Amino acid sequence: MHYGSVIDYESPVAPYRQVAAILRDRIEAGQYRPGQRLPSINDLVGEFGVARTTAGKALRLLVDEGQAELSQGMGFYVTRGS
Amino acid sequence: MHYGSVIDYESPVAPYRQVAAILRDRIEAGQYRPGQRLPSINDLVGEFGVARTTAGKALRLLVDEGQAELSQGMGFYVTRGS
DNA sequence: TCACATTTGTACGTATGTATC
DNA sequence: AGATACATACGTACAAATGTG
Repeated sequence: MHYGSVIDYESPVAPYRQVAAILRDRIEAGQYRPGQRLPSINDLVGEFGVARTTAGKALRLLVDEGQAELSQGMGFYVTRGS
Repeated sequence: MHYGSVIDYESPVAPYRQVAAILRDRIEAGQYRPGQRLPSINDLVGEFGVARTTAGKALRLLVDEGQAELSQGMGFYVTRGS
């Protein structure tokens, strides 16, 4: 069956924030655990159909919020500890 | 006479960081005082010949550093107090 | 050392939406 | 209503960091 895009472009919440919220939920649900790598920008582009810049903004937002850390050349990782 | 661009595209320092550094210097020099508005994105585009996104990144960097604040629809202002 | 794939950083341009005056 | 200003999205391109073979 076909799942429509999870991103709601009619929503007042910006797409990059929606993507970040989804990742945040997955972290809290334990789908992505501390120390583990988050989906790459390309992964997010493929999964949500957003642009690279949008996917990158979502990940950087998580970094700003302290929920993710960036390892250059490697990717974004779920922050360890808390 | 002709002044070349102030931005050095050969430098390892990203253009948006160079623009931010210039604005930072002006703030420290008192050219832009606390509470005053900083140049708009369009101003920076005109002055430095960079793209809107680049100019915006420079201003947002200053915000992240606590040297500027955003007032929606108004522009970026030099942080008051310090 | 080298080459390659992967991943992010950053730049460019363009378009639409919202906020403020 | 119109002008100004930023937020955000899209796409595209090249550079730098990193890991692997």
